Amino acid sequence: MTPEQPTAALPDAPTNPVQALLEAPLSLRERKKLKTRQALRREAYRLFAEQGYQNTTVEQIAAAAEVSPSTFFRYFAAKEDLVLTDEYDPAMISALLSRPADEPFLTSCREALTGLIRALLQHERQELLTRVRLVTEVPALRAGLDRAGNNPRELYLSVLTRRAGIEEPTYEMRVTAAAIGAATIEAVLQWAKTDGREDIADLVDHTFALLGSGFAGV
Amino acid sequence: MTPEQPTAALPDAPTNPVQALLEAPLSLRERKKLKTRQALRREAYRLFAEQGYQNTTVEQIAAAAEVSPSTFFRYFAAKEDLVLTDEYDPAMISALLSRPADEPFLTSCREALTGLIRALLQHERQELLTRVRLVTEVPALRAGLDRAGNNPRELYLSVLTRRAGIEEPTYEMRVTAAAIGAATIEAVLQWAKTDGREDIADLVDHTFALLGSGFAGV
DNA sequence: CCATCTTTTGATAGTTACTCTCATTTGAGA
DNA sequence: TCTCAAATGAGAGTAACTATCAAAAGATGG
Repeated sequence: MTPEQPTAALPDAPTNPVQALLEAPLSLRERKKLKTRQALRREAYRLFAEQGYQNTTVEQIAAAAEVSPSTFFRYFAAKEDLVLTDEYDPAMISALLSRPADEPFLTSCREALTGLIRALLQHERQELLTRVRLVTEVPALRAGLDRAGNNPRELYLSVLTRRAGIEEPTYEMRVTAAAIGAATIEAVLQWAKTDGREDIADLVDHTFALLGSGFAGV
Repeated sequence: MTPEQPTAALPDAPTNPVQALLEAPLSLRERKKLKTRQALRREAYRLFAEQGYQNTTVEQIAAAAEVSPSTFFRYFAAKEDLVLTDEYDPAMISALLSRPADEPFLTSCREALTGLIRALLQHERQELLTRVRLVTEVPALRAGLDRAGNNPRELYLSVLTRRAGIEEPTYEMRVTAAAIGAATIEAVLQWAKTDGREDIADLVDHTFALLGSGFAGV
């Protein structure tokens, strides 16, 4: 059994997933699972910082977190997932869906994105920076971004589809989701590139303005 | 030593890479290398068709092509590369660079892309279709698209940079290349999805019009 | 507190993509 | 034909996964 994302299981999760984790009343079993998951991630990041991502084996991570390698793979389907998965998708989806349905999707994305990131930065700025930096530096992680669930493309696409009240997304939706998703990734990577000094809202505004203009001037 | 792409080594490759392969005067050694490469790919695709991509091992492919597994990896750095690498990049780059430098990049891409694909379809339609279908169906391949060299993003970015006569691409260029690159992939995937029935020029036109309009109506 | 049921865990063995090294073969060029 | 460089094959090794199964530990009803 793959342990499910904690927030996804909650009936009405607050918009801030961090709070969700803290507030939720958990059974002993679930608290242990959470601790294991956190320990795995914490030790992994420590080892990554010390010796690099590639030079750190899953075996080492499991040992540091004092679980067996088997258990590691029960928590993270792949080593990549230590860095690539997060629990923010539900928040982003609800932020997007709460925008008016007739608003240009680009605008919805801009607003939802800046709002969500602002909230995250308050609590997890450093961790976020570390993660994104890892993604920029390790080719394997960059590649993993395109895997199911890790790419904003799919998130955007699901919202577009649901917002239109249809089953299968149209081709225009796929193109839109892919392009805005790719731009979103660039914005986040750029933010990490400047060590988070660049204001994320400005960055997103600038990026999406470029998209909205049809790449005017390029 | 990794064997380099045949066309890349030629001083002035014709626009059609297929012809390039046929016309080039090759030494016995290079002809053998070419034959080995072709045999590996041919046997690989045959096995993929029979038993699927995941169920086919590198060992099987090497055996079918009558080379050792060691040799396989001298020709293809990864199993993915059997499907993901091609020799069209130089042609695409030169097509892009031959467009006027002050033309909107989106237009340059549209023209270069339709031209290149049209040429390819004449000779390698079936193979192209098979390849793209594989990419759509195998998650691992889809992910590999984001790896160095396989994504149009990097190609676009290099052209943008060179065209501007600068060393490091600007952020706007990165966003543009990423977004147009993602849309390009969607277009190609869509083409394969309709089994190549949809006219590729129409598809590209339509796609890039959407991008140029700033996703009007979505 | 106990007995039972279910979930989580660890141990083990296996697969496969990929790397490294070194000896052998084979084409190139004089 | 001789010599050199490039290409190959063989073998050993690494590490990310996968599958299976028995043991441990939390949940639950009495």
